Amino acid sequence: MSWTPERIEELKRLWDAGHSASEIGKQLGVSKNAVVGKAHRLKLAARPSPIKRGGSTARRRPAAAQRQAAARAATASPFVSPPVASGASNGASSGKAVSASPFAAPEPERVRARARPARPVRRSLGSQTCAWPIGDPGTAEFRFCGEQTVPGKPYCAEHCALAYITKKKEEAA
DNA sequence: CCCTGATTCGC
DNA sequence: GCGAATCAGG
Repeated sequence: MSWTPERIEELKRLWDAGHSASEIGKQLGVSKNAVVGKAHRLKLAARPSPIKRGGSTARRRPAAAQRQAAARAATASPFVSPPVASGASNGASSGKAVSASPFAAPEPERVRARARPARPVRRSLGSQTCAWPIGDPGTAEFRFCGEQTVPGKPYCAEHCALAYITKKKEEAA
Protein backbone atom coordinates (compact mmCIF):
# COMPACT_ATOMS: atom_id res chain seq x y z
CA MET A 1 0.00 0.00 0.00
CA SER A 2 1.23 3.42 -0.83
CA TRP A 3 1.26 6.58 1.19
CA THR A 4 -1.82 8.39 0.06
CA PRO A 5 -2.35 11.94 1.29
CA GLU A 6 -4.99 10.60 3.65
CA ARG A 7 -2.68 8.03 5.13
CA ILE A 8 0.08 10.56 5.48
CA GLU A 9 -2.31 12.83 7.21
CA GLU A 10 -3.30 10.06 9.55
CA LEU A 11 0.32 9.29 10.17
CA LYS A 12 1.07 12.86 11.04
CA ARG A 13 -1.93 13.08 13.30
CA LEU A 14 -1.14 9.92 15.21
CA TRP A 15 2.57 10.64 15.35
CA ASP A 16 1.88 14.11 16.60
CA ALA A 17 -0.54 12.72 19.15
CA GLY A 18 2.36 10.80 20.58
CA HIS A 19 1.43 7.32 19.45
CA SER A 20 4.24 4.87 19.03
CA ALA A 21 5.40 3.87 15.60
CA SER A 22 4.22 0.30 15.94
CA GLU A 23 0.86 1.51 17.15
CA ILE A 24 0.47 3.78 14.18
CA GLY A 25 1.65 0.97 12.00
CA LYS A 26 -1.15 -1.24 13.23
CA GLN A 27 -3.67 1.48 12.61
CA LEU A 28 -2.47 2.07 9.10
CA GLY A 29 -1.79 -1.54 8.37
CA VAL A 30 1.90 -1.14 7.84
CA SER A 31 4.98 -2.15 9.72
CA LYS A 32 6.58 -0.14 12.43
CA ASN A 33 9.57 0.34 10.20
CA ALA A 34 7.43 1.77 7.47
CA VAL A 35 6.01 4.29 9.88
CA VAL A 36 9.35 5.28 11.28
CA GLY A 37 10.86 5.48 7.86
CA LYS A 38 8.05 7.61 6.52
CA ALA A 39 8.02 9.84 9.56
CA HIS A 40 11.71 10.33 9.16
CA ARG A 41 11.29 11.23 5.52
CA LEU A 42 8.50 13.60 6.36
CA LYS A 43 10.78 15.16 8.92
CA LEU A 44 8.22 14.70 11.62
CA ALA A 45 9.26 15.62 15.11
CA ALA A 46 11.96 13.17 15.98
CA ARG A 47 10.43 12.27 19.28
CA PRO A 48 12.58 11.21 22.23
CA SER A 49 14.81 8.67 20.65
CA PRO A 50 15.50 5.56 22.69
CA ILE A 51 19.01 5.44 21.44
CA LYS A 52 21.39 7.70 19.73
CA ARG A 53 23.96 6.61 17.26
CA GLY A 54 27.29 8.30 17.31
CA GLY A 55 26.15 10.54 20.12
CA SER A 56 29.01 9.65 22.37
CA THR A 57 31.66 7.74 20.54
CA ALA A 58 30.52 8.88 17.12
CA ARG A 59 31.70 7.39 13.86
CA ARG A 60 31.26 3.67 13.68
CA ARG A 61 29.49 3.44 10.39
CA PRO A 62 31.69 1.01 8.51
CA ALA A 63 31.05 -2.03 10.65
CA ALA A 64 27.31 -1.54 10.75
CA ALA A 65 27.18 -0.75 7.07
CA GLN A 66 29.12 -3.84 6.23
CA ARG A 67 26.93 -6.05 8.33
CA GLN A 68 23.82 -4.60 6.80
CA ALA A 69 25.18 -4.94 3.32
CA ALA A 70 26.11 -8.50 4.05
CA ALA A 71 22.75 -9.31 5.49
CA ARG A 72 21.05 -7.67 2.61
CA ALA A 73 23.09 -9.47 0.04
CA ALA A 74 22.64 -12.75 1.81
CA THR A 75 18.88 -12.60 1.73
CA ALA A 76 18.50 -11.02 -1.65
CA SER A 77 21.08 -12.64 -3.87
CA PRO A 78 20.69 -16.12 -5.27
CA PHE A 79 24.39 -16.53 -4.97
CA VAL A 80 26.47 -15.23 -2.17
CA SER A 81 26.89 -17.45 0.81
CA PRO A 82 29.75 -19.82 0.09
CA PRO A 83 31.98 -18.40 2.78
CA VAL A 84 33.54 -21.01 4.96
CA ALA A 85 30.53 -22.68 6.53
CA SER A 86 32.57 -25.69 7.55
CA GLY A 87 36.07 -26.69 8.41
CA ALA A 88 36.95 -23.40 10.00
CA SER A 89 40.68 -23.63 10.10
CA ASN A 90 40.92 -21.03 12.77
CA GLY A 91 39.58 -21.06 16.34
CA ALA A 92 35.99 -20.09 16.94
CA SER A 93 34.99 -23.69 17.14
CA SER A 94 32.20 -23.03 19.58
CA GLY A 95 29.99 -25.52 17.78
CA LYS A 96 28.85 -27.93 20.41
CA ALA A 97 28.64 -30.73 17.91
CA VAL A 98 25.29 -32.11 18.86
CA SER A 99 25.57 -34.88 16.33
CA ALA A 100 23.22 -37.79 16.87
CA SER A 101 22.74 -37.21 20.54
CA PRO A 102 19.51 -38.09 22.30
CA PHE A 103 18.29 -34.70 21.25
CA ALA A 104 18.94 -35.16 17.60
CA ALA A 105 15.80 -35.87 15.70
CA PRO A 106 12.83 -37.43 17.43
CA GLU A 107 10.56 -35.62 19.79
CA PRO A 108 9.38 -32.40 18.20
CA GLU A 109 8.12 -30.68 21.29
CA ARG A 110 11.07 -30.36 23.58
CA VAL A 111 13.86 -30.36 21.06
CA ARG A 112 14.83 -27.05 22.56
CA ALA A 113 17.43 -29.01 24.44
CA ARG A 114 20.87 -27.69 23.77
CA ALA A 115 23.90 -29.87 23.79
CA ARG A 116 23.88 -30.12 27.52
CA PRO A 117 26.01 -32.42 29.59
CA ALA A 118 24.79 -35.42 27.70
CA ARG A 119 27.47 -37.48 29.33
CA PRO A 120 25.56 -39.59 31.84
CA VAL A 121 23.79 -41.24 28.97
CA ARG A 122 25.82 -44.36 28.81
CA ARG A 123 27.64 -44.89 32.07
CA SER A 124 27.25 -48.63 32.33
CA LEU A 125 27.40 -50.84 29.33
CA GLY A 126 25.61 -53.69 31.03
CA SER A 127 22.33 -51.88 31.39
CA GLN A 128 21.91 -48.86 29.19
CA THR A 129 19.76 -46.16 30.59
CA CYS A 130 17.06 -44.27 28.76
CA ALA A 131 18.40 -40.98 27.48
CA TRP A 132 15.03 -39.31 27.32
CA PRO A 133 15.40 -35.83 28.74
CA ILE A 134 13.27 -35.00 31.73
CA GLY A 135 12.70 -31.42 32.73
CA ASP A 136 14.26 -28.30 31.43
CA PRO A 137 17.86 -28.64 30.34
CA GLY A 138 19.90 -26.09 32.16
CA THR A 139 18.02 -26.39 35.40
CA ALA A 140 19.13 -28.39 38.36
CA GLU A 141 16.09 -30.60 38.01
CA PHE A 142 17.05 -31.69 34.55
CA ARG A 143 17.88 -35.36 34.20
CA PHE A 144 17.49 -38.26 31.90
CA CYS A 145 14.83 -40.90 32.25
CA GLY A 146 17.27 -43.62 33.23
CA GLU A 147 15.04 -46.63 32.70
CA GLN A 148 16.34 -49.69 30.97
CA THR A 149 16.51 -49.05 27.27
CA VAL A 150 15.08 -51.10 24.49
CA PRO A 151 18.05 -52.98 23.05
CA GLY A 152 19.52 -50.98 20.21
CA LYS A 153 17.58 -47.87 21.14
CA PRO A 154 18.63 -44.94 23.29
CA TYR A 155 15.32 -44.86 25.13
CA CYS A 156 13.18 -47.11 27.23
CA ALA A 157 10.10 -48.65 25.69
CA GLU A 158 7.86 -45.96 27.01
CA HIS A 159 9.91 -43.16 25.56
CA CYS A 160 10.60 -44.97 22.34
CA ALA A 161 6.89 -44.71 21.73
CA LEU A 162 7.14 -40.98 22.09
CA ALA A 163 10.44 -40.60 20.32
CA TYR A 164 9.74 -42.43 17.13
CA ILE A 165 6.73 -40.77 15.69
CA THR A 166 5.42 -42.17 12.46
CA LYS A 167 3.55 -40.27 9.83
CA LYS A 168 0.42 -42.17 10.70
CA LYS A 169 0.71 -41.37 14.35
CA GLU A 170 1.30 -37.78 13.53
CA GLU A 171 -1.76 -37.57 11.38
CA ALA A 172 -3.79 -39.37 13.98
CA ALA A 173 -2.72 -36.87 16.57
C1' DC B 1 12.10 -11.66 26.20
C1' DC B 2 9.33 -7.55 25.17
C1' DC B 3 9.26 -2.80 23.64
C1' DT B 4 11.01 1.74 21.52
C1' DG B 5 12.75 4.83 17.46
C1' DA B 6 16.97 5.54 14.11
C1' DT B 7 19.66 4.32 10.33
C1' DT B 8 21.28 2.03 6.32
C1' DC B 9 20.74 0.64 1.75
C1' DG B 10 18.75 -2.66 -1.95
C1' DC B 11 14.93 -2.23 -4.35
C1' DG C 1 10.41 6.93 -2.04
C1' DC C 2 9.86 2.72 0.33
C1' DG C 3 10.62 -0.45 4.10
C1' DA C 4 13.20 -4.84 5.95
C1' DA C 5 17.04 -5.55 8.42
C1' DT C 6 19.73 -3.99 11.75
C1' DC C 7 21.08 -1.48 15.62
C1' DA C 8 20.86 0.00 20.28
C1' DG C 9 18.64 1.63 24.59
C1' DG C 10 14.80 0.70 28.14
